[in-house]
This record gives sequence, C-alpha cells and structure tokens, in this order.
Amino acid sequence: MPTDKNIELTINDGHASAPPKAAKKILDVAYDLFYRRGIRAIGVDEIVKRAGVTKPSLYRSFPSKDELAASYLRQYDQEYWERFDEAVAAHPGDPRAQIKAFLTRIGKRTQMAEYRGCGMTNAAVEYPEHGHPARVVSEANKHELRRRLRAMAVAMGAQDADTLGDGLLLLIEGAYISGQLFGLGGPAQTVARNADLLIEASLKK
Amino acid sequence: MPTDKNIELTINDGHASAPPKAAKKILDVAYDLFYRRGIRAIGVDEIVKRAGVTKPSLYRSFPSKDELAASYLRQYDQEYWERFDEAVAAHPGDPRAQIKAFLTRIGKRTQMAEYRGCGMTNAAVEYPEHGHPARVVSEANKHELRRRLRAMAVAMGAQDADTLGDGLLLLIEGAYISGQLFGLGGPAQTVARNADLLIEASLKK
DNA sequence: AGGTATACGTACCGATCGGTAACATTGTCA
DNA sequence: TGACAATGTTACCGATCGGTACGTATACCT
Repeated sequence: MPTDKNIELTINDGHASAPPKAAKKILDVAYDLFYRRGIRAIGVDEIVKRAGVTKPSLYRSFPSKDELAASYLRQYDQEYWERFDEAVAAHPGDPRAQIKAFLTRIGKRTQMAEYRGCGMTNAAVEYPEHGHPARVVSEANKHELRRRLRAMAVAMGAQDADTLGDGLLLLIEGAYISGQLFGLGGPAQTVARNADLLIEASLKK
Repeated sequence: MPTDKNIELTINDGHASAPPKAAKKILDVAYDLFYRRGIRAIGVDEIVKRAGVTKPSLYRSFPSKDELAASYLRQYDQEYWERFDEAVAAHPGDPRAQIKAFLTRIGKRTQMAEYRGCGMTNAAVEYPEHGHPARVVSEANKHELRRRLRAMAVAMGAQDADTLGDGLLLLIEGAYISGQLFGLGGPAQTVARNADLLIEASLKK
C-alpha cells in the first residue's frame, strides 16, 4: 500500500547522474541538526528518523558518522565562501568596504534568535583531536579565512598587514562565539564598528 | 596548564565538615579531562578509572555528570578571576595597562602546545541548550567578563565605552578560539597588540 | 516482458552511555 | 572499643551509541 510520500523535490536536471535521493535528505537533515544542536549531541538514529529513511541508507552514502559530519562541513564551507564572495563582489576594488559589508552581515546574523555561531568553529571545539575528519575541514576553512583577511589587509595598505588581518579574524571569531553566548544585544553586534576602528588605526599615515 | 596539585588547599578549619577526599580526586581528574578533551567526549567511567575511585563514589559527591561538569566550570571560574585580578593588581589605577597585561598573558597561553582555549567558551559551544548546568556557569562568567571590560573602557575614557568593552571581548574570545584552531604562530598571538590599537582608536581626543 | 543493477527496509549486533542497589571495608574520634 | 561516616566492591539497569548482515522492492534498459 502506497504511503503518502514527501513532496518530490528533484533539483537535478534530467541528464546529470542521478544521485541517491536519500543521501540528499540525510545531508540536509544532518546539516540542520549538527549545526543547531552540535555534532556530538546528535545520533545517527535521530538523523535517519527525521530524514524519513533508515540507517543502512545512511551508511551506503556515508562511510561513517564522522564522514557525514565532514560532508556537512564541506557544504557549510561552500556556502560560507559564497557569502564572503557576495560581500566582496558588492564593493569591487574596495577591500575596506568589502570587510565592512561582510562583518555587517555577520553582526546581523548574530542577533537572530537561536543563533548558533559558526559551524566550523563549533566543530573544531567539539573535536580537539588532530586529524579528525570534521576538524580537518574546519581547519582548512579557517586557514583560508586567515589568508584572505591578510591579503585584504595588504590591499588596504595597512602598516602591519598580517597583524591587521589577524585582528580582523579575532574579531570575527569573537563575534561567532559571543553571538551564541549572549544572544540579542550581545557584543557581537559591534563587530563591524570595532573592525572599522581597528582598520582606521592600522592604516599607513 | 590546569591543575597545580602540590598546593594544599584545605579551606576548612578543623571544625568544619571534613570534605571527602575522593571528591577532590574526581574533580581534579574531571577538570583535566573535560578541559583537554571536552565534556561530551569524556564518560564517567573514564573519570573514575583515572581517579582511582569507583562510580558510586562519584555519585555520592556529585548528583550527575552535568553537575560535575558545572563544578569543574565553577572551579575554572574561580581561577579565571584570580588571573584577571593579578593583571589588574599589577597596574593599579591604569586600566589600559591592566588590559594589556591580561591580554599579553592570554596571548602567551594560546601559543602553548596543546592549548585548548577557554573552558567556559568550549562548554557553551558543547551545550547550546539554555538552562543546562554547565552553560549556566559559562554564561555567568561571560557576562561578568563583559561587565568588567565595559567598566574598564569607561575608566580609560573611551568615546564609546560599551563599544570598546565589547570590542575587547570579541578580541579575547577570538583569541581563545583561534588559539586552539591554529596552534603556534596563529592569530591569537597578536591579541594584545590589536587590543592596544583598538583602545588607541577609541579614546577621546 | 524480463533481467539486472541499484536503492531500500527489517532486524540485529556488541559496546558504551549515565546511573543505581546492596553490601563489605576502612579510618577516625570519642 | 564502639559508632559512624566515607569509601570500596560487585553486579546490575535501561537506553542509546555507531554500525551491519541480509532479504526485498524499485527503476531502468534492452
């Protein structure tokens, strides 16, 4: 007897290699659960239950829970740089305005109810052991962030570009953490303004 | 860097109720394990094993694992403010120097091998749900930190004291996180310098 | 239609999770 | 010596953990 299935939501065009539908549902649910409540806090049983699939389906698409977590972070990484590039593209040739746009957006996100910080940062805290699949993705994301911020500090003409780039990174990470610690009205809402003050103080005179 | 176990720390005089020795051993071991590897990652079995005690002993001194975690954080909180007050006491009447001393110390700690960030911050990331015993202690610690930093920003004569205080908090939290993410040579080593730049840019002219 | 590869479900595994019951042993101080 | 509190011992609980063996349904391609 045909139970009422969920709404068909095939995004892929007809010609691409048809990926298992279950894998996408699983990853979508895992993304949401891992981000909101933490990776260690979520068991695979809850994921498959909420996704409307069964456990063997999960393990056919993902070798392990750790690798599923890494997949979640890889998708997070992709969306992260999309947001970053949007801020960059909005102000061509003006790195200071690019930073300001990116941080203003972060500041706004941190003021949303139930804000849970950066999935990358959180994963690194949850998995301190080097070499863990989730941590590897997280570390790569952060190193790339540092590289970009330092490059933008150079482009801004800072006296000490590496220090300014690192200072911006500290402010950003601080915003991610304090956003989920303080909620509305917390320190994270000042990240763009503080960054601008720091930039101003770091430019060549 | 946590436990300094040599120092005898009997607070009670001879008449007070003699505290169980097992409780101290358990808390010491839990402190070390929770801090280094995370609270969720450590089971009570490993704690009692490393402490050389048995599980019933743990549950005679602590109502639950969550409360043991909260006890760990309460001790962390105590030691945290001791370090803070040391930096303050070293520069009486000079809040800017106090901040600099505190952040220089943080910057140094972040460059130690196996640095694991702030136990408070990590606990808040591990337990996002409001009302969790561990999170309650963590949030109280962070609110107190914000209060002190803002008060010091006032004492420094900042144009916008709340913004500067919050900016310093962002830098500090960023140092805690990036310290454990990047290890040696990471952005956290610049926290004192960046804070000083931010302070300079925030003072009344 | 028929075969075949692929996706999926049922049922189960051993290990570990946090936590407890009941009782034996110890150390301390009056 | 007696009494009492603290600790140890052993065995156990139900729940959940991540992961899998194996049979069944479905889609596609001649």
